Amino acid sequence: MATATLIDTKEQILNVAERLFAERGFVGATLRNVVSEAGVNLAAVHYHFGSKEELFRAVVVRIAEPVVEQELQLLRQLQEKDENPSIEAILTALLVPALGLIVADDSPQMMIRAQFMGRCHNEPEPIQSIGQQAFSASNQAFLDALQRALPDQSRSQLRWKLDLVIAALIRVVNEFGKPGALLQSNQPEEIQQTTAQLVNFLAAGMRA
Amino acid sequence: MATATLIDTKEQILNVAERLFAERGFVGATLRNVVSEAGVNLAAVHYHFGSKEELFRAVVVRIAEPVVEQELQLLRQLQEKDENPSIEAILTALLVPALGLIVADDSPQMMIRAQFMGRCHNEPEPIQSIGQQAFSASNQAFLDALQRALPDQSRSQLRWKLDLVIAALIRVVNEFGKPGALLQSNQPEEIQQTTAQLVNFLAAGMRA
DNA sequence: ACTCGATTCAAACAGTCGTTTGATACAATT
DNA sequence: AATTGTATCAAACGACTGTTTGAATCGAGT
Repeated sequence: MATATLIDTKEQILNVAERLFAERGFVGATLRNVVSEAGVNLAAVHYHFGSKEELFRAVVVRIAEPVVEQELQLLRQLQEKDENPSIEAILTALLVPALGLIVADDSPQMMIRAQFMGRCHNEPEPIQSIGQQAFSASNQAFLDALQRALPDQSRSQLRWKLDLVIAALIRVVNEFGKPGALLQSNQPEEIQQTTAQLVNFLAAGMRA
Repeated sequence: MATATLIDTKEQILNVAERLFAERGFVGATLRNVVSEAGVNLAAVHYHFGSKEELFRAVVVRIAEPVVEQELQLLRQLQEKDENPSIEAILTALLVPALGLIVADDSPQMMIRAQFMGRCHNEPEPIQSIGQQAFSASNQAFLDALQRALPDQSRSQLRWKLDLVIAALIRVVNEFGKPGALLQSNQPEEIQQTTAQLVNFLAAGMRA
């Protein structure tokens, strides 16, 4: 077959599946769409991943791993520098890695990853659980950090507030590029400005 | 057929479709699921509605109409009583009709309607547009009201803030009943308390 | 009784779905 | 050169999709 598999089949499937799941959801994206755009055979999906659901799971962990790692690293750096970091600093550490996906690379692949995360949040079960458990470590750490910064608020209160923070983040990412949206372009300075506005909005709510 | 069509076929289809679209999304809910649970014939859907997409549209307008009407009415009452209503009052008028769907009736049908609205918000195009345009009148009126209450903020800034308010509302409604969620039961007093907390959180963000 | 429009019905249409199969090609090992 | 395990391929599996058809049934008006 000479120079046929120029790039790895498995990775190519992941790349296309990521985008189609992001655009059309789990049921809306078909395996035939994936393999067609990926230029691979239909059976390759089951050979490399076993099933459609396990392909989805593989996409989730590939996206979540570096984001969660970066979130936790930023939070750790924050807590080393300052015993009691501000709410704004904590929220910034939470939002920057996800919003950074959009600007990290000039390829549109990064924006797609962010949109994919957003879709996970609203898929019916059991798809939603797959996405949530990939970010559970991050959620726990940031909940602890917010608890230390806001000791007067109850745990359950902080939990739903953090949930709304993430919901807002996902909404911003999902509306990226649409007219009237908060985030219009992937220029680094606009992303930084948007992050600041969003943190400002959410920090006020956290304190309220 | 004696007492066959005890209740109207068209309405029965709408009731079941509303729930299944809410649970599984547009592509996830099949017409055969709908007619099976509704106890009607498959062809009845196309006879009464024409197509699956037009059935979806019919569900949207049936839900949106009374909610938008109530939202606008509350806003009008507010502005008659006070020339410059507070942000908390405006947000309450926006949230109460949607959250009220949950408690309005003891039947679970009302909660389903709220979840359906949430799904619309995250469906791929062109489904999402169908839902959004049903609420466009309400969005416009509340954007104007917020502009008068916060004249120092730009129109575009208020627009994405209002979008985040609605995203938060939808998140709360969609997570209804799940462990750890903000809204656990449909007791009237808990709904009122939740509304107050949510308004508090969001009003702080609007001012920031 | 008869007709007529509205409604319901079982059955089938042409596609698409996720998944499986068995043959085929390939590189590395024996 | 023969063997082995990995990977790709076209083709088919049964089940399900939205939609259409034409006959059967209904209640109301003549």
